[in-house]
Amino acid sequence: MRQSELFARTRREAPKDEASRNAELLIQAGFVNKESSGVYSYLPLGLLVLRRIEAVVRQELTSLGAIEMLMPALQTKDNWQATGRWDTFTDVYKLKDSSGKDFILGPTHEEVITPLLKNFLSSYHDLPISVYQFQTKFRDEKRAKSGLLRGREFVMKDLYSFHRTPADLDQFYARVANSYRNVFEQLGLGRYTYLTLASGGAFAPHSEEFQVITPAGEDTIHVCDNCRLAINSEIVNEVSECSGCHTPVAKLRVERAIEVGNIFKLKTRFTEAFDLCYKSESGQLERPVMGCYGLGITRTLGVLAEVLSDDGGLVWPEAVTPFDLHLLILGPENADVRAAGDKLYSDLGAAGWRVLYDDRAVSAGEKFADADLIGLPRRLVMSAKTLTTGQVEVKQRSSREVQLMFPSELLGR
RNA sequence: CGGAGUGUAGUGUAACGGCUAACAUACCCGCUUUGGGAGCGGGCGAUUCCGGGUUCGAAUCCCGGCACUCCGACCA
Repeated sequence: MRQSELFARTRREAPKDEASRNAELLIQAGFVNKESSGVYSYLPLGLLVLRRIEAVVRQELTSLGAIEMLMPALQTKDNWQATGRWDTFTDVYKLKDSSGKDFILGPTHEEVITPLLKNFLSSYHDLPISVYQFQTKFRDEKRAKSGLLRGREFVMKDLYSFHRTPADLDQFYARVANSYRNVFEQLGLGRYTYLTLASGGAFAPHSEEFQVITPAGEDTIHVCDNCRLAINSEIVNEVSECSGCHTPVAKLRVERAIEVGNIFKLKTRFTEAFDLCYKSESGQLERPVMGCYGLGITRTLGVLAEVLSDDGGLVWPEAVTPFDLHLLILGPENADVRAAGDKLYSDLGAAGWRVLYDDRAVSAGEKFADADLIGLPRRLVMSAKTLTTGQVEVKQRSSREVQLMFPSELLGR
C-alpha cells in the first residue's frame, strides 16, 4: 500500500483523552479511532492486524478439527429466558423492536449455538462437534477502560464443543489449551502468558484463563515460573499451592495481568436448558457435555500494543504485522529515487512481500518517526545516497543496526 | 453505580470576569528543502460540550445535564 493513499495518517501528538499506552499508540499511529468510551473503529492498519490475529487463531483451531461459522449479534429473549440468564446476566444491552419484542445484543453465544444444534445433532455419529466464530460482542460495561483492553463492543473468537463423555471433553479441552499456547507463542506473547486457574462462576468450581502479564492488566495473579502456571487472586482462598510443583501460593510472585483467553467446561449447563440430546448406539437419548473457549481478538490487539511497544512506538511481531516491510524513499522529488522506489515496491510485491511504501513528499525525519511509530518489523530506505551503489538500507524495528543489501537479495524470499 | 478530574479549531495547548478567543501542529496555495518530525510567505479552520443563572460584560464565576479519563464496586 502506498502511504500517500492511506487516509488514516499518524498524529504528531498522543490524544489527551486516553491514559492507557495501547490506546495512545494505536490512535497516534492511525490504527484505531475512538468513537465513544470502549468503542473503537478499526482503521486500515488496525484491521489488517485484526485479520492476521484471526488467521493465526483460525489456523490453530482448524488443526483441532473445529469449524468456523457465524452467529447473530441480535438475539431473542426467549432463549435467554430458557437458561435463566435474561435476568441474571447483568452487563447486557437489551432492546426492543418496533413491535415491542425484546432482544439482547449478544455478550456471548451459548444461547444461540445450543438451540441451533437441536436442528442438526441427532446421533452419536454426529459427535463430537466443535464450532467457532469471530464475532462482535456487546457488554454494557459499567466502566469501560484501558483503551482496547475493556470495551463495550469488541471482537471475540468463541469456540463451543459438544461431546459424548466428560473424558472426551477433557481431552478436547486440553488440546484447546495447547492451541492457545501456540497462538500466544506465535504472537510473541509466549513469555508473558500464563495459564491461570480462576473462578468458575456459576457452572464449575474453576476455569482456566490465559493471562498476559502487564501493569495495565486488571487482574492480580500469583505466578509459578517453574511450571508457567498461575493462580488468579480471586481464588487464592480456595487454592493453597501451585498445581504443578506444590509451591505454596504465598511464595509465588504476584503480578498484574490481563485475561486474553479462557477455557471452560460447561458440562450440561446449557444442553439441559435446551434439552439438547442425541441417540446412542442402543437408541437411548443421551445428553452431550459442552465446553466453551473464548479468545479476545480486539483485546489481543490492545495487549500487543501495550506489551510489545517501546518509546518510539509500536513493535509488531512477524505473525500479525500489518505489512512485512516499510519502504521509505528520501527525497521523493528526485525522479531517479522515485523511479527506483516505485520499481522496488512493485518487485517486492510481486515477490510476495506485503509492503507499506512511504512515497509521501515529507521530510526524512518525519518518515523515520512515522516508521518507528507504526512499527513494521523491517524498514527499507532508498535515497540518492543508496542509489549510488544500487543498494537499500535495511533496519529491523527492534534494533538500531543498519545493513546495506541489494534488492535482489530481498526479492529471493 | 459511588468518588475525583477534565471539557477551547482535526490534534495539542494559551487566554486576570474586559479589545475581533491566541499559539503550535495538521490541512490548502507558492517557493525552497530532503538521513531523525527542515525553512520562508500567504490562507482555511471555533456557536470555547449543552442548557440555565449571576454580571454593564462570562471560555473564565454559580446551578443542572452530557461526554471523556482515572480510582472503587461490578465483570458467565
